[in-house]
Amino acid sequence: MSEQNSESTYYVMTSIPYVNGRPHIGFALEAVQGDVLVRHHRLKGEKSRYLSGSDENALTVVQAAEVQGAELEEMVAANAEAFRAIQIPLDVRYDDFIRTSTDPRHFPGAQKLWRKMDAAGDIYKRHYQGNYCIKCERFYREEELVDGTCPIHGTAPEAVDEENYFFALSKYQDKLIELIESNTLLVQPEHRREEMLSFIRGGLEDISISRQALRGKGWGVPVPDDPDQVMYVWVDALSNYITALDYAEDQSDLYDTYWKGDGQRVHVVGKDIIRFHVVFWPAFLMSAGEPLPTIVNVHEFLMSDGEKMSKSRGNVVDPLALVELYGVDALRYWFIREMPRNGDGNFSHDRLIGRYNQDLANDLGNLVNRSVGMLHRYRGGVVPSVPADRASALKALAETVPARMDAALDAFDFREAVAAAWEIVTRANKFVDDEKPWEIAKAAKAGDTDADARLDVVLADLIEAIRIVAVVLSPVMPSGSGRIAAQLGFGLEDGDAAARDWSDALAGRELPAAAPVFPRIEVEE
RNA sequence: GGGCCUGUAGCUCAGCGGUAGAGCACGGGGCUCAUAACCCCUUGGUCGCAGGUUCGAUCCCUGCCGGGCCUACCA
Repeated sequence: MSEQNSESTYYVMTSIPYVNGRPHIGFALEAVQGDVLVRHHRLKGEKSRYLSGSDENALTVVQAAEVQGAELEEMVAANAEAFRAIQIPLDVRYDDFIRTSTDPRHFPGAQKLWRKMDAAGDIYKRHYQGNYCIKCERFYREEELVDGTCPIHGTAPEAVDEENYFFALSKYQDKLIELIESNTLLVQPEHRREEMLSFIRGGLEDISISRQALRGKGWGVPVPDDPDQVMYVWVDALSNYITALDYAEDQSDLYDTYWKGDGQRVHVVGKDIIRFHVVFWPAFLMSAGEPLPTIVNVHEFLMSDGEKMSKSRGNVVDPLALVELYGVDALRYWFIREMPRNGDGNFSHDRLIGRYNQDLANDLGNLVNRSVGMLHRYRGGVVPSVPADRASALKALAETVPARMDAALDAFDFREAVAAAWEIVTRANKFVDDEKPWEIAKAAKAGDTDADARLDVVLADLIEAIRIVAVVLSPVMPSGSGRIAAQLGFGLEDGDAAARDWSDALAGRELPAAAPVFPRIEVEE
């Protein structure tokens, strides 16, 4: 499975959203999933990088600016900033954020990719006419239109009659099948892999990859040597994953390290754009003779109280509002714990609150609170010094957790990863009830020296178990884990894989007074 | 219209040839270190509907119903 060492690299990329609106909860999910992955691999000591960005060259953006009566560049900049800025409230940490309309790295990189595809003989010109829906960024056949309008947007499509460039996608059908079947390009979860395979087997046709520059007032990446054409948005958008690595340069350390190395190159995308990432993008790269991504992980969508989220229904959930209401840990934990592998997730405030109160406040938070509380009551707040190699049920369990989390996250099973960590929490709470430290303390006070020694072990075990939980959960809840760490008098660090192992690192440390780490969310009836 | 996915306890989800599991919620009991938290036990399902294959199906096949994603162009 994963025998990564400190030399292997891990490059995670979110899809880059259109900038004609504000961040949606679905994108927050994606950003958090990616963040959990990078933080986890970084914790293990792998050289990791996390990229996000904004897709700014689409016609929809031009149109949105017109509708809003806004200056195009200003609107784009403002919205891009909104997406970049979600890092703060969501505890997400990008290493890089690329804007496709303004970043100097992007245009030349996208054009370099185009030239290479062209040099491979995969780009050709073709004349056609059709009905183009700007909002959908695609053409419709006559019979697909509803009363002459776009079936999705209900607006009249633009009659387009022009000559565009096409990409010889059909050439790559067999190679793509081979890549996916062999898991050289791993598509997760499994059913998405099957879906893509059957789609490709159904036959691939060449695709249009440019449009006339005039249609978008010149907005977009110009096709090399043909200023009348700009790149179809997906060619331009997908290339961001490498243009951000200075692909345009003749020599780039970033590109060599993260795209040419034998590490992982991981896309985290929604189910609506699998095809672009699993079919088009790898085909473009093969054509250009560049390495391919190694993994495409697909997440599903979020429903709101059982209904599809949509602006017209007015049930769109704002992720930042949730952070303000419930805190970032509640939201991040909910994404990871409740989002199913197959099928859409269903968001509701009640479920988020319930999950937070039960798991974070009652189970984990209370475990920390009662353990630290007893440490103060019986040992003056100082962690007892007992050998780390003592036999312990908690230790035995805790030692299995890192490997289980690694395996679960390698398979993008976030829930399973958290479940593994949670076994320590559950077991530790039971441990307290079984051991009854308050009774041991009474016996010790009565002069029982064995009891005194036993109390040291029980308390030390609890503190150590909690320390490990804080460490392994830190990729999921950086803030919450940080607060637990502070409560235990230590700091979280990247690249410290050994921190996940049972030790006596905290022995002798004096801890601050117990204070709730995850206060309950009180709901008014 | 076509392709693919999906429908399992009140809720959120696992399981996917040998007649069902977890967590939460509900009910009962225990404990007191703790954020009225924690621990134990119980209750609870004709596994969307109807056929079929099989010694045997929640798990395979067909159809239907409900939900979802896609539908790439000289169709």
